[in-house]
Amino acid sequence: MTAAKAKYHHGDLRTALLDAALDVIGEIGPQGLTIREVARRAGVSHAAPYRHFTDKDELILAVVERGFALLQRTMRERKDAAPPDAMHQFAASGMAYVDFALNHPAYYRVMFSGDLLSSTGHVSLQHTSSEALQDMVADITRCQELGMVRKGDPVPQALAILSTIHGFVSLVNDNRIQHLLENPYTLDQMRDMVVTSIFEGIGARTA
Amino acid sequence: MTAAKAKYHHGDLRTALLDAALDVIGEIGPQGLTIREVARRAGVSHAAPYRHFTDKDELILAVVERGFALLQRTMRERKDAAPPDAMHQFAASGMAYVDFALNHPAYYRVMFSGDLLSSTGHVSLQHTSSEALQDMVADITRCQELGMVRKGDPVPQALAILSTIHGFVSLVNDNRIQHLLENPYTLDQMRDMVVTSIFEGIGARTA
DNA sequence: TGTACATCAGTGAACGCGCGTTCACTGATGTAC
DNA sequence: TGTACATCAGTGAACGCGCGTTCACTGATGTAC
Repeated sequence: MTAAKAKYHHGDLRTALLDAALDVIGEIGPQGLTIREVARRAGVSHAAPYRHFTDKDELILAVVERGFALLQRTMRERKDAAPPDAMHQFAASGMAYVDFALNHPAYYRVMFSGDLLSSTGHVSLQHTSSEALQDMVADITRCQELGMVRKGDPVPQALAILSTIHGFVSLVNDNRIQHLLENPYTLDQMRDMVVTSIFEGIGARTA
Repeated sequence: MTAAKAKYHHGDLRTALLDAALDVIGEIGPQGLTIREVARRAGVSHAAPYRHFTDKDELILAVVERGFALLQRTMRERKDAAPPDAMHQFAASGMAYVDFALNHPAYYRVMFSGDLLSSTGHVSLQHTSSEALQDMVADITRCQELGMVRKGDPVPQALAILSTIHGFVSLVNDNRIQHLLENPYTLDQMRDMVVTSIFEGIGARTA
């Protein structure tokens, strides 16, 4: 991360710019993420960022990389804190992912919105996402061996989980839940119910 | 829809502009949706759209309204074509929703991206979304009475379904499925598997 | 320790661009007689 | 049916704006002696 670049004029403008970028996304949304606005928030001239990033895309990519690093760290910590059996490990991953998305909506949006970068489909991002899914498939397979998860190809199962989780956090982060109906549930309750439904389904057992 | 405004100079520029707007979103994405680009595609000067829409937001809202009308029509048709029992009616709705999103990704993006309009949260849109969810809750309740769906508050169940469906189509439409892993399934197969998992869950029955 | 110099992070003016929107216009169509 | 006129959809030049990026600069810090 070229950490020790600090203590020149500003201190650590690179980090300050990445923080400012997150602020912008959180407050005005991804379409407001401009070099000039980020520089404004960091209290420097709009040309200053070019000392740390060659162009706008590189700044955004740096934010995304930081986000994936944080996600990875969060998931590892939560897995380490959970009981070591496969089922708890898997559940911990899922919950960690959801909580990351809900606690860091700005990161989540940059990481998964896709509309931010000028060139479509940066290689580094595909690599990271692919890795996460590999882990999930491995976790599912282990749970299958223990009889906790239905037998069968784990790929479509991973896809279903990913769909539900991604859909839920997208709806919440885009504010489409609160306004829709008079909702007596807290966010944590909704999260738990949605995650539970992935495993149990909504169909009656007699069906 | 002020339909008979046609046959002046252009014919029906209003409709042509709405079509062009969809093309733009489909090809360059929502951030490329500009008055000037839309006019360019429709083959008119960039001032011409102002004869039909007071500003950019009104054009976008017109696209969104058209999208919701198409969605509503699609769902009604598919429900009419399905067997009249509650379970088939409900399944038809869900499939119709997914298919609409997959067949009209551009519409789906404008309707649910949210970042397009300058002012956040237009009233008309909240109304339409809320209505759709009301329908879903009513369908679930009917299925519960028939013993096809697990007992309990239908609202979190609707939320789980909506999350899964929205997540799946978002992942597909943002091209996050194809690149992730070597995928032997067709889109229809994935759709069926994901929708099935909503009802059956991925947990083993012994759990 | 003190001084001269090199380095380079941050500045501010400037560029070209595409945008949304306005406005006086022009020219095809609809209508009154 | 033919002509004069009103209407108004579409034009093209113009505006002000914020953007990304460049470039010669300036001034604080690190280093060599």
